[in-house]
Amino acid sequence: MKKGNPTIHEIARALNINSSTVSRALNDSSRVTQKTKEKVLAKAKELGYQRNLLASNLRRSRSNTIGVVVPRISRHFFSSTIAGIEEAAFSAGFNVIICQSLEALDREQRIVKNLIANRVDGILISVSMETTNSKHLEYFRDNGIPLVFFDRHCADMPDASKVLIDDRQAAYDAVTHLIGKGCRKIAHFSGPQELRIYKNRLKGYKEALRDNQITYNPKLVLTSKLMEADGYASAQKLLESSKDVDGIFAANDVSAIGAIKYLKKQGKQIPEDMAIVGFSNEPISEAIEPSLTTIDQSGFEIGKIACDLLVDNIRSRESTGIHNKTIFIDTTLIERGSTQKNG
Amino acid sequence: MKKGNPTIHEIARALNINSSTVSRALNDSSRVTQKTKEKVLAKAKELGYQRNLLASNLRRSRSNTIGVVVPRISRHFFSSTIAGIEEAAFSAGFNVIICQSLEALDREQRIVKNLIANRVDGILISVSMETTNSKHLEYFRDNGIPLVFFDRHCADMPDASKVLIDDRQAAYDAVTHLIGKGCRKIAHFSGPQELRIYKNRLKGYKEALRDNQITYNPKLVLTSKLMEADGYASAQKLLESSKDVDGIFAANDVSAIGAIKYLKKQGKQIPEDMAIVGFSNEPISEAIEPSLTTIDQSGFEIGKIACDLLVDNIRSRESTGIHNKTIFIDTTLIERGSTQKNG
DNA sequence: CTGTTAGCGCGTTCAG
DNA sequence: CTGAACGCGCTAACAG
Repeated sequence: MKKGNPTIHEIARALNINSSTVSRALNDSSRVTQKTKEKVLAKAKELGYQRNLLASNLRRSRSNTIGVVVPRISRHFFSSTIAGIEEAAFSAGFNVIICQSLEALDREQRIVKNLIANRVDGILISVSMETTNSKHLEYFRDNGIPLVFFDRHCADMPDASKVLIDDRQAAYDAVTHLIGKGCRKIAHFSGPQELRIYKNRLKGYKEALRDNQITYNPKLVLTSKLMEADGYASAQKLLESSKDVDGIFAANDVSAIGAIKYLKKQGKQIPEDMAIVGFSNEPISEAIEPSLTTIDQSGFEIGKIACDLLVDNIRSRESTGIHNKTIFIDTTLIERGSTQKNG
Repeated sequence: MKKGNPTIHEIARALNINSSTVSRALNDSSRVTQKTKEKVLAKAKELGYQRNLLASNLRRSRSNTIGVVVPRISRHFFSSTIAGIEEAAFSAGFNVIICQSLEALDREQRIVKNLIANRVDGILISVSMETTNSKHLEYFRDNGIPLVFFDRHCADMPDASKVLIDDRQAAYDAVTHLIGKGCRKIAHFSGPQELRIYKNRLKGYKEALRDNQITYNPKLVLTSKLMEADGYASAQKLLESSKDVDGIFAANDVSAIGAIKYLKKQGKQIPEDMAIVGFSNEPISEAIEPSLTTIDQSGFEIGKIACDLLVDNIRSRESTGIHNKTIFIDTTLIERGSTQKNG
């Protein structure tokens, strides 16, 4: 058993033809006879030839790879996004390098550097909570390498391609829903305002209040990193200071779950005296269903669409150039417990 | 702005030195003066030099990349495993290519082929439900490329490296736990017997029964693909035919959840007249907590350990050679609802 | 339709 | 300590 893999030269020598012909045959070029193709393919199989993409990529100076950067792989939203990306990339013939920033800017920077060194053909990114500027992403714009933001994007790259949900609208709908259920004192758990998505969700919250003649009270807006513990603490803080809060609009799912856990511990009947709405990514547990209405966003779909867009950009790069655009994904307001109420 | 990236030659020319020196400086070789190193590094930064890993990898004929194959990224167990792998790989300086087989053998074969073409330095794999033989993995053994199975492995590669949980023991513990709670008629939801893990879980089930003088009844073993719908259907089938089943040991979490959903729909008080134990990967919802005791396996830890082992194998490949071994990860029996009972 | 030539960008000899 | 030269495996360009 030889160590090194056989190369196109070895199969060329065995067939007494030139290695270029072998290369062309292997790539199913139209400029090779069917006959030689068959001979080459047969010999390749016989020798156990395995194409070396490293060499191929170097020569063509493309890596055939898409870089993906997410804050945390294990979060349900991102793992389903990745599933969608994988799906789209695989059928387009691209490999995918997945990296997680763990919400840290310095790590995100290192990752981006590594992706550049790997000469990725394009990059899909959902930025970390610490990412307030896009300096480390300039390279891609400067070198004409396609980049698509999804979900979390940078405010200072307005002209980049983005696949987003309409946060303002979704928040508006959520809060309107709460108001429709009779809530008047609605709190909002908000995230870092440097991130566009949280800013827009706050905006939608305010607009819904305004359109329903409810005075905006800044004290009802609690900003945090939106971890479960934050939601728990926020709910605690809220209920201890002013007891007349009757609704919560949480800017993500886990903080909403934190709030519910606190309320449950206090023995509150959540459906009765408190309505909660959150942006949902996680599969919401059934215990929470009766009280938590969610604005759902399909991670899989976002990933698939973002990757398709990126692949489009990669392919059109050489011909028509990159056309950046923003795609908005629909969200669905799911009122849980409604089936339970009926059943 | 130039199109192509600057190469070591350009920075060599700018400094009037040879490109080899630049290469060495960039790689922090001991055979270069500190002074030249500094000059090179400064010039590199100035020109915006970005090392081309494609070329580097081709030359060194290694890709610096680990291939990971899982059945489905969006499943919680695998996404946490991947998080662990990512973590370990990142700190060891490896990239990771993640691929999902979607439980299909033909897709798994294509993936493996692609990984080989990409000249991965090693591979981590949890095989699909359809994978009953390891023909497509022979290449790695034949070419001395490290391979580590985790969780789901191939029976016909006994000498490969593996990171597993002790399925037999865990199943034994789970069933013993049910018996301790007073169950005598315990059903088992089992998976494809071609997969070692399900075979071993069945084995543990049988042994626990035997050691407690309970006669094994094959009719209580329902084999399926263990989806949620399967669990639902199995529970239904079970309860409709023989009403005296008082315990279920499900070989995974989602099938257990399916069973619980069915029972709930029937208005059964699960904690009272039915005990359920399942292998847990998903974050189990609180609604289920009171009734579902789980055998928990930490995906993150399994991933991290598997990747560490693989990196070890990759590194020792050139020196001492690969030493295959199997590592068993501990599982934890978590009895949910116990806190609830106390509180 | 096929062969020849010349690199892609880097790392690694071997000299000096 | 540094320079010159070669080659990793493949493919683009140009011949024929």
